[in-house]
Amino acid sequence: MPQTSAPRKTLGRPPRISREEVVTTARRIVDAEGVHRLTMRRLATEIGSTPMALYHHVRNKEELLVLLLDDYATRTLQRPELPAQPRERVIATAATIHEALAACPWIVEVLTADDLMATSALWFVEQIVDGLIECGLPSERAVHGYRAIWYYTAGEIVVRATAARRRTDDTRPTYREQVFTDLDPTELPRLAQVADHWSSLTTEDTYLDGLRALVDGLLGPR
Amino acid sequence: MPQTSAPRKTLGRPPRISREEVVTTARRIVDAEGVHRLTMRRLATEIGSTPMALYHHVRNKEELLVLLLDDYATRTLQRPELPAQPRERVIATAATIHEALAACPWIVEVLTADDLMATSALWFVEQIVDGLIECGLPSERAVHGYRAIWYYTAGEIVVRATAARRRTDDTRPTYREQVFTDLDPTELPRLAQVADHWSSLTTEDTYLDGLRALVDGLLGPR
DNA sequence: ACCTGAACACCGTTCAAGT
DNA sequence: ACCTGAACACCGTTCAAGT
Repeated sequence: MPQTSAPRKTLGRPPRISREEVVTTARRIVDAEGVHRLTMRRLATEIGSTPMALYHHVRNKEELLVLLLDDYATRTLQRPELPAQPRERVIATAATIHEALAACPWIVEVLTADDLMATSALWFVEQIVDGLIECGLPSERAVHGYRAIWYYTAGEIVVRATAARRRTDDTRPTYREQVFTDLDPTELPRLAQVADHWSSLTTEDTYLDGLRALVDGLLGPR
Repeated sequence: MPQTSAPRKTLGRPPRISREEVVTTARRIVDAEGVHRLTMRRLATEIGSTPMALYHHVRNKEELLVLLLDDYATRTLQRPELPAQPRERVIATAATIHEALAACPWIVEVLTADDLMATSALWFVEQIVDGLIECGLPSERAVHGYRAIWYYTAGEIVVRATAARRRTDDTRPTYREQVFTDLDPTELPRLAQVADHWSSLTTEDTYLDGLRALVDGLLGPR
C-alpha cells in the first residue's frame, strides 16, 4: 500500500519524486530490457535523480521488486469468466495465473517467493481452494491441493524461463543435446529410444495436460 | 568431463591450479557460506591465486556453477533400491531426486536450468520414464509425464527455498501474514475460514502427497 | 522531509604483459 | 600454456551534509 496519497503531516521540502514514479519507471526499464538491467543507479538516472533519493521511497531493491510484482498483478490479472463445474473452475483459475506469469518471464526471479501472495492474486487462490472443497475435499486437503498446483505452476514457469534464457544467450549446443547424442542404449534404453524427439517433446506446451492430471489425482479416489 | 588427466600435448608453463581444484574450492565456499558468497575474486584468494587465473580453467562464472551442480549430483545422488512395482518406482525415484535437492538449497539458482541434466541424473530420468511406460503410457506421454513431475519437484524446491531465505533474513512479519490478518470474509470466505491454520498448513511437507496425486492423475483413466 | 555528493566495499571480465 | 597486475565498467548501500 503506497502512502503517496496520505496528507502531509509536517512541513518540509516538497517531494520531487514519488514512490509511484519509482515503480512506474522501474517497470518501464524491466519491460524494455529485462530485470537484470534494473539497477538502483540506472533507475535513478532514468528518473532524473540520484541513487540515494530512491531509498526515501523504497526500503531497498528487494522491496522495489516486490512492489513491481504487485503492480504487475494488479494491472494484468483479470478475473476470467469461470465455468460452473468446480473441477473446471480450478483448472481455469490455475491456467489464468499460469498465463499471466508466462507472459512475464522476468517475474520468476521475484516470484519464487513464498506464495503468490499479491493481494490481487488472493481471489485466484480463493477460487482454487473453493473449487477443491466443492469437489469434496476437506479444507486442509484443499489447501494442500492448492499448494501442489502452485508448485507445479511455478516450476513450469521457472524451468521454461531459464531454458529460454539459456537458449538466447548461448549459441553452442546445450549441455543436454551433448548428453543425448552419446547415450548408452544398454544402460539407458528408454532415453535412447526417445532421444531423437526429446527436444521436440519437451518444447511442447503440456502445462494443461499436467495440470489436469494433477487435479484428477488430487480429487480422484484414494 | 574434466580434462585434467589428459596428457599434456605441448610444453609450457606447468599449471599451478587445476579445474578440479577450482571446483572443489568453490564447493567448500558454497557449502560453508552459501552461493551468494561465491565470487570469482573470493575463490581466487581462497585458492591462493588471482581472479584471472580461474578463467584459464573455467569459461566464466556460469560454467563454474554448472560444474558445481554436476559435482554435487555425482557425489550425492545415490541410486536407491527401487520397488518392483513400476508406479512405486516412479514415486521412489522422484522422491530421491527431491530429497537430494532439498538438502542443498543453493542449488536452486543453478538448477532452474533447462532440465535436471547432469549426466549422473540421467539414470533417474530413465527410471521415471521407464516406470511410466511400464504402467502403460505411450513413450511420448511418459516423457511429458516426467516433465510434469520435474516441474512439480523443481517448483516445490524453489518455492520452499525462497520462503526459507525470506524467513531468515527478514524479521518483520511476512507480507503474507499481513495480508491474511485483514481478509474480508465476505469476499474471500474460504481463505478467511482457513486463515488461522494457513501457515501451519503450508509448512507441512506434502511433497509426497502431491507427487502421488500427480502420478495417479498421469496414469489414471481419462 | 527530502535530496545530494562523495565514499565504502564490493562485483565479473578484459587486456597486455610476463615467465 | 599458464599466470599476473592493472584497469574497465559497473554494483547496492551508508554517511554527512545541504535546502
